[in-house]
Amino acid sequence: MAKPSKENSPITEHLAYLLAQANREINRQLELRLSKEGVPVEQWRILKVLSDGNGHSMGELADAVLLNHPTLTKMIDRMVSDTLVYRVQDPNDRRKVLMFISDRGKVLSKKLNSLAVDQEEHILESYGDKSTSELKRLLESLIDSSN
Amino acid sequence: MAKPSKENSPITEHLAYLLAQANREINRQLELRLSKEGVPVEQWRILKVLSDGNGHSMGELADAVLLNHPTLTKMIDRMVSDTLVYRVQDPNDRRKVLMFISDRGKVLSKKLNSLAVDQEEHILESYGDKSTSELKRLLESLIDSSN
DNA sequence: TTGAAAATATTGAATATTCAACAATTGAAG
DNA sequence: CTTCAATTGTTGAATATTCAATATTTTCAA
Repeated sequence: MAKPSKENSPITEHLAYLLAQANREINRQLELRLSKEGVPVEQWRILKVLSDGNGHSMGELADAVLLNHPTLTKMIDRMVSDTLVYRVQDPNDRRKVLMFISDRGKVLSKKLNSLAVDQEEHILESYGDKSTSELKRLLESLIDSSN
Repeated sequence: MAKPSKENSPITEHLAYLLAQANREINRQLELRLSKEGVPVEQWRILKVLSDGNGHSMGELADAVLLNHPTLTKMIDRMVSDTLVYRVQDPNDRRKVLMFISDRGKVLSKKLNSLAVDQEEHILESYGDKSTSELKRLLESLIDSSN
């Protein structure tokens, strides 16, 4: 009897593929909601991180919002033009730039958050409370174990 | 006592964010392995799907490998240049193009699969057998419930 | 049977991302 | 101190992706 070889297993059984597929779908749904305000998902993330009111350096932000540095720089350029955020040179380390959220940014951030919460609630309904929290727990632990 | 509002919850608690983060990390690891053969993750997916030896239309492929049509067309153009795959007009529906894997593609696909299996095994080690299969189960069910 | 609508794939222009090089500042070793 | 390496952020060119428009074929209703 031939033992089932992982090499022949369909792509749909690979964790990497399942993650990509789930991420694509959930992201698509979130995108759809945020498009009501004409804002890409990454900008929601940026505003959300900055809405603690503190200054965050570009490097810190890039890590937090899952973008690499040049991409973030250019996205921030756009957001500065839209007066959603602003740059301040870090007085303690003048290599760094500290990003802050503006008042306009705060207003937008609130709207985006409620759209995002809408989605989470929609997931909770169709997918279930228990599965959702279990999935979150497992994802956190996967991320931890990868560092 | 103020009830904790989801709007103020950190971004790291959102399912959409956790999925994006996990996907990014796992994908990065896979990319690293596949780069040994100089092949992007999407091409591995394409070769894997085509390695059943059947012809697959572009639309079918695009769905399976999570790319939209124009992006797939251009990636396939490159793979045709590299003689990894080839196009055949579908005789039953001449709007369609059927993609097939070449012999060279099959050889490469084997190498890529073992690199991908390496990664899965590495995940199993650091993350655990049980967590992995449970996570896969939950992801599949999330994907199902989103359609 | 004909003609309009739908399905399929590709193209080219517009947009976005990435890579490598750069500039500025800080840290740290001698 | 001084100098050299490391850190931080940005830029420009190269690459990749996306959107809208197109061409071709099929479907289906009249």
